[in-house]
Amino acid sequence: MPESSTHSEDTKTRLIEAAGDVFAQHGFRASTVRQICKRARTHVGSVNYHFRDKKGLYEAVFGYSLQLAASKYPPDLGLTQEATAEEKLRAYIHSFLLRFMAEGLPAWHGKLMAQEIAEPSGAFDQVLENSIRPLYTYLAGIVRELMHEEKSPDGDESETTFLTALSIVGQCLHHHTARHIIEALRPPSFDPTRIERIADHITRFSLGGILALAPGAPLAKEKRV
Amino acid sequence: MPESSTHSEDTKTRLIEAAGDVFAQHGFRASTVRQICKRARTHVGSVNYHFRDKKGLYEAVFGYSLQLAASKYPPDLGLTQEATAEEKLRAYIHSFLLRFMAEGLPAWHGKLMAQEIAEPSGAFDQVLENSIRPLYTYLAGIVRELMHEEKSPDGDESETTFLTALSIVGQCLHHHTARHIIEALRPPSFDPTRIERIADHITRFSLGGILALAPGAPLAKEKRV
Amino acid sequence: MPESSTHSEDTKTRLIEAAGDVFAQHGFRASTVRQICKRARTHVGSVNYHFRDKKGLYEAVFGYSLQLAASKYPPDLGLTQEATAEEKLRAYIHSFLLRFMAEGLPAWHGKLMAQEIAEPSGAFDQVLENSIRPLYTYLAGIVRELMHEEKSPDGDESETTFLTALSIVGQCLHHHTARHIIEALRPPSFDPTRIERIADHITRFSLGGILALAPGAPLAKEKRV
Amino acid sequence: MPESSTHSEDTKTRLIEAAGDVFAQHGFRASTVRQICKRARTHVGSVNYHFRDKKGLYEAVFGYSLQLAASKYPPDLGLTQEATAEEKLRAYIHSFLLRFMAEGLPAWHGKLMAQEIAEPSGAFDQVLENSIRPLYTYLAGIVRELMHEEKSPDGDESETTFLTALSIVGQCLHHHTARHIIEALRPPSFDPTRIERIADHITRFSLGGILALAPGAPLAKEKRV
DNA sequence: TATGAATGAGCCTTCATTCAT
DNA sequence: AATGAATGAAGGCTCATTCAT
Repeated sequence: MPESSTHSEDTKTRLIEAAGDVFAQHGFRASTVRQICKRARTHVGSVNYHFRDKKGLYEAVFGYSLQLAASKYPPDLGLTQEATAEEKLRAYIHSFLLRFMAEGLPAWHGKLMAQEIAEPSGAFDQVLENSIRPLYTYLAGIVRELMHEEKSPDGDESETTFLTALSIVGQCLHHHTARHIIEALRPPSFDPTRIERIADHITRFSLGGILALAPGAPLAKEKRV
Repeated sequence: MPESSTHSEDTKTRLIEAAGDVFAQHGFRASTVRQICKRARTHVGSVNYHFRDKKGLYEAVFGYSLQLAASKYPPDLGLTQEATAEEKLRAYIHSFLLRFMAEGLPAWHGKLMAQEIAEPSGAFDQVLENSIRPLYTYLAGIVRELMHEEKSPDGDESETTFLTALSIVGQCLHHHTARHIIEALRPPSFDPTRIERIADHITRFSLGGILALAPGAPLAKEKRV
Repeated sequence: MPESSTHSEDTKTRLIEAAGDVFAQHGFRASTVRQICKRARTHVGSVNYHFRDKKGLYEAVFGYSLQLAASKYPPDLGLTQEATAEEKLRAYIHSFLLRFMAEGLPAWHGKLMAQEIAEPSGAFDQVLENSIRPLYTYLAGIVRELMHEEKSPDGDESETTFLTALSIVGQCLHHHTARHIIEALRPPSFDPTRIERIADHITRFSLGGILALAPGAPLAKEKRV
Repeated sequence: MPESSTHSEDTKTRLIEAAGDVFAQHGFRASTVRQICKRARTHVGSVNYHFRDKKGLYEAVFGYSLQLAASKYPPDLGLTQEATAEEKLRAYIHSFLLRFMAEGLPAWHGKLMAQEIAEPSGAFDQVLENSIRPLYTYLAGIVRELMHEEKSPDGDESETTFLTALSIVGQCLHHHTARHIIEALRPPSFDPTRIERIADHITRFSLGGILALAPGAPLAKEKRV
């Protein structure tokens, strides 16, 4: 009887969708099970039944949104193999921004990740290994390529590459983390190309930064003087 | 009865100091009145007595720490008037990092500000106008100078300048907001010059970025091709 | 549809067996329906379906285990008719101990009975009339015989006989009820003859006690002086 | 202001008294904080305030009742030093019975102890070391004396002494543990000397038992044949 | 007939706040 | 002026039971 299954899936799905919204907006701690259940039009016991507890629901939402985000916003945004490192960086930044600046369900994952970065909750390890580290490793590779840096034997990148990756990610996340402040400093102004313009800014800014830091780029240094 | 007053002031001060530590470490929501009072060696009623409620205490801590930070970490870090824009940027970044990466009491304000940016909690307006906007305006001025941008008649800066300021602040804050992740990605390694090296990195990276974005800098653009 | 019936019977049996283990170990209250159903590899609804509710399942387990125990551990342990009263007492104590100190399924009943004695839980009347009273009546007969006491016209035994029966049963049950304490006071030390040694101790101790209390036993009394 | 203190003590005391009744009757798990608070005419938060949590309240009740019981029912019931071992045993049994068969507050401790023996809760270790082991050690001494048993070098008593102590304690506790069954088997019949008669029975029964088990008592053995 | 999702009462605990003293 | 006990709403979780399919 697929209907029964469907009915069950309905509640489960409604729960995940409600939880995605609530967790993405308020984080794990500040969200309440009752709040989520109310939005999912179900009772408090259902979380226990379907996901064991609040944390189980959170992890389910995380896994679900991770899959969604990975297929919808791959770090290379569908670039071909022959793409230059610069194109890869641009795609990465654009994809990274979309992950939490887009609207609705596909943006859960980025928001959850940002929440988890700012205030780790129980799913820290899961998030680190499944979401953050892969993204970080991929970015570090791009940066190394742009820096013309050799990969060291132990697999670790130089500190400059590490700090540069943090600089790029920090710029992107700031547009989510500080969104309330940013809106207060500058009126929001609806603009369908806003994300693209931010991505373009961060890309150009970061390419300039990398150029200034790359080992074989004395000219850039001279020019600034 | 000056003694009573003194005693009262003592309690008030102890409360503020205890609350500074606790709020800076755990944020507004996760901190409890009892935890703060215990650390201040006073009773739970004192928060209500001296500050009306938890939020009142939070605001008091904020004002107190703002004064402290402003005198200890001025945005120009004591630069002379003739300093170049580049020197000003370097000092600004260094000062900004120190505000929340230093230890103890003087770093309260930066941590509280970072918390408030990530998760506004009631004192939002106070924080925005007293702490964030002045710092932002000062930074925007430096960026405009480095960009060779004219100040527009309406006092607002260009979008490029705005985004650039966000890029700089975002890089800095990331080192606080994402500190747990950063430590997990790379072992902490105690290093007394760590803040300086981060400040140097962000400064050089940002100068490179600005150079790439400055209207009259076609060369930087060419070089990337 | 015999298959369905068989399948249904299977589930019922699995439920009773799982419930026996769980109830015997944790008692009625502390056992959960889910725990039992999981162990029986069936769904939570089956308890309601087959036994109306948790209590119905409990009663079913009780009846089932009573039959089992009665045939496996008869109070006389297969003694012949000509056995002396002393032999009967020894057999009774041994049998009584085995009922809750043996392992596995046959020991359910004794454990359930002990639980029910310590904390009556709904099936009280059933337990009293079907399990406890018959055992008690049988024991009282043995004691009366050892005491050389005439059976009174109204069928009740003397208070001495009553208290003596309680003394014997109390000694036995204590080895189950207080098992955690007993283990803590003396390390467990695995020993296949342990039950036999306890039975022997209680038998000899109780025979001594009866001797001291029997109306026509002045010598025992004198000796103590 | 002692009045304020008194008021606080009032609630705390009311809470302990209410909890004593409830815990003694239903045990730790089955008792609810709400039930206790309702009886104490206070709110649910008070348990947290005065005793941290349910377990803290339980431990407080236990400690309180232990002191009470120790002074009201010492194991020797005020016997002089020259008392014979037999007198000591009689006093011990009488005292032991009073601990849980008396009415009201002083009988809490015995009932709590009996509950803890039957179903250990969190305070197991506390109960074992503070209440049970001292009583056990004292009893073992009496038994050893009656058995004319030498104290072994390692301080442990023989297995016979151990089992005998269990036999005595088991008889006593049974009158509490199985009280519902006992009442059902024989109508309660109010009798002010009931405890004394039970104590007398158990004492005489146990002395007979010890006599039968004592190493140098072949006669007792012979007589039984 | 048999399933398992749905239900909601009830549990312990936490916490900011109030208020009598 | 200052204290700390009292308060009760709200949190997450457990669980036997019900009910649509």
